[in-house]
Parts: sequence; C-alpha cells; structure tokens
Amino acid sequence: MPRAGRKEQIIEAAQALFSAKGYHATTIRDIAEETGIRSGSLYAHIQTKEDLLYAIVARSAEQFMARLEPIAAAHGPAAERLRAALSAHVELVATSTEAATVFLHEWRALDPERWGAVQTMRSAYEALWDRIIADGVRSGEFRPVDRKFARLLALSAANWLYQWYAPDGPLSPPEIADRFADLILAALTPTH
Amino acid sequence: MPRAGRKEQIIEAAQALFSAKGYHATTIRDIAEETGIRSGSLYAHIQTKEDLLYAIVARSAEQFMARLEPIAAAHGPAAERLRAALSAHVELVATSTEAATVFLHEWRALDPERWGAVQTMRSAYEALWDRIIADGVRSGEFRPVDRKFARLLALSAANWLYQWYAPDGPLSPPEIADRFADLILAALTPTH
DNA sequence: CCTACCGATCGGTAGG
DNA sequence: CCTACCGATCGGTAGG
Repeated sequence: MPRAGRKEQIIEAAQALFSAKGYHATTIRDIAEETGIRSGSLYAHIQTKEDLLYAIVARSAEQFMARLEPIAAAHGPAAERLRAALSAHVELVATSTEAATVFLHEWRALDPERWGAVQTMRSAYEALWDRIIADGVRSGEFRPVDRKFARLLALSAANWLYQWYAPDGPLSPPEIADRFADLILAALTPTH
Repeated sequence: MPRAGRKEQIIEAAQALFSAKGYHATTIRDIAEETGIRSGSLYAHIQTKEDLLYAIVARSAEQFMARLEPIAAAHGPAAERLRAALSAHVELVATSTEAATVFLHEWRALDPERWGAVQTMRSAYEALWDRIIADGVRSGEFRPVDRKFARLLALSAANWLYQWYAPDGPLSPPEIADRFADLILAALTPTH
C-alpha cells in the first residue's frame, strides 16, 4: 500500500543521492535503501528513475522562477533589483544546495525532450535577469554594457556557488550575495 | 600488440565520451568502439576506467597551470595580467572544451585520493589568480576588494563557459574573454 | 589485439 | 509494499 508522503520521501532521498554521487552513479537500490523500503516497492510510487530526476530539476527551476518574478516585475531602482535577484539566487543555491546541484549539474542526464523543457525554463529565467539589466541601462543607472555578458557574469558567479559553498563556511548566504553584488554593481555603475 | 599512439587515441575517445555523456554513463565498450578495437583489448593499454578519467583531468589541470604560471610571474600592470589570465583560461575552455568539461564537471567521479590531488592542483591555480589580484590591490591599481571574491567572480565566469560555449557562436574566445575582462576590471578599478 | 567469458549489478516487473 | 526474479549490461580477466 502506498503511504501518504512516501513519494516526497523518495524524491528527497533521490535528491540527496543524485547531488552527492550523480544521477548515473545512484542506483534504484540506493534510493530504496535511503527511503527504507525494498527496491521493487519504489515502483508503486514512480514509473522510472528518470522521472525522479525530472521532478527534482523541474521543481528547482520553478523555485528559481518564483523567487525572481516579483523582483523582475518591481519598479524600484535597477541596482536594488539586481542585488535582490542575486540574493535570491544565492540563497536558493545555499539553502537548497542538493536541489540546486541536481538542477545545475545533473540535468544533462535527462532525455532530449525533457532536457528541452528545462532549457526553455532557463531561457525564461535568464530573460528576467536581462530585463532588470536593460531597465538599468535605459534609465542611465548602469553603463551601456553588453546585457548578455553582464547577466552571464552575475549568473556564473551565482551558479558556480554550488561547487564551493559550504554551510559551515565563514560567510552567510546574504554576505556572499552582497560581496558579489558589490563587485557586479561596481562593474555596471557609470564612472561619473 | 599495443600500437604506438593507441593510448592517446583511447584517451581522446574517452575524453569525447566523458564530456558528452558523463563518466558513469560512458561504458568501456563505448570507448573501445570509438577507438576501433574490442572492449577487452582496451586493457592492454589501461588498467581501469577511472585511470582514463584521472589522466584526462590531470592533464587538463596541468594545462591551466602551464598557461597561467608565466602570466602570474610577470611584472607588468596587474590589469594587463588579469586580462591575460582571463584570456588564457577562456581560450583553454573554448579550444579544449572536452577536456575542460571533464575537468570541471566529472572530477567528482574520481576516488577520494585522486580527488584530493586534483583539489591541490586547483588550489595552486587559484593562488596564482590571488597573487595577480593582490599585486593590483597593493599597487593601487585595484580597489581594496575582497581578493577571494574578485577571483571567484572571474573564475566562475571563465569556468561556467563550458556550460554555454558553442564554437559556432557569434563571438570568438578572445572576444568573450575581453567582454568579461572589461566588466571585471571595471569592478576592480578605483573610482577616481 | 581478439574471442570468450566471469561474477556482479543494473532498471524494472510479476504476482501476491 | 514484499519476495523473487527477468534480461541486459557492466567493468574486467584468461588464454591465446
């Protein structure tokens, strides 16, 4: 008998294992053991191993979008919105490191169709960043920089965080985000 | 009979496959087929599959070091050296994308001992970047920024390149490097 | 470098 | 959700 909440438990086990060892190095038996059931029983809850990967990746992508949408749509100064965007992204990577790692590192293991769906989500997310930067350039808050490269610089730093972030490190996620924001805003601010 | 140059051929096949599909998703039979021999014959040239991974990762790490060492040791302006460092790194990722992808993405599949050796190489590489940035801060060329975060910003952008670089894209590697360098130097230059 | 093969393990299923 | 099992495939080896 499937148990309520069991599916969530399975997803969380898969998330921890995929982020630690990678998708292909994680077996169905690993996930079952971590969940506390037998491997065959997993299939009362899921259809394939890859469904688990997609569920984790899609949920993570949605979280990034949900955090950025109100920031991109706000009307304040672009510098403040860019700083807020960086804070939101850094905080998500830092507090949901497992999900973020699967999203940023393991999405290549998805089949081409689902891989395409994820690419679409990422493009929409990047478009929100571009909008904030374009607003800043238009208003004169930012120098007339290459929007794409300004966004790449910010997102590269914020994404790469999953490779080095340690919860027991000296800096909190907000402190990390502020240090990056200070540098990136200095790069974008006109030299009067 | 092992053939001269065969080992190199095997490493290159493994490099292409590991970068495209990942280490764990690549089989010994894939590598053999790509090399044009039978899977059992591979073991006349290698000892284990993981040896191939380590050979690729270590060689790539050495290339990054070899390119950066003279730049870090030079005596010119820090801004020029930082720009040169970025160019060298971007060019290596762009022209050796397969090796760089394995180095940056697949090193997690190494066993802990070899993983540690790679970490040591990466630390040495990062120390060279820190030295350039510290020189610039000391001489007054750069603002008194957090060295570690300035390096993280530059290296995140340069590393993340492996995720999006396409040889048929609109910008050449030197153009990409210069755009990042313009932004990062703007972030580091004092506002007079 | 090949043929032939090994024990182990894989994702997934049948039947209860 | 379990037991029992499937065909396929894995990394690697023996013997030539």
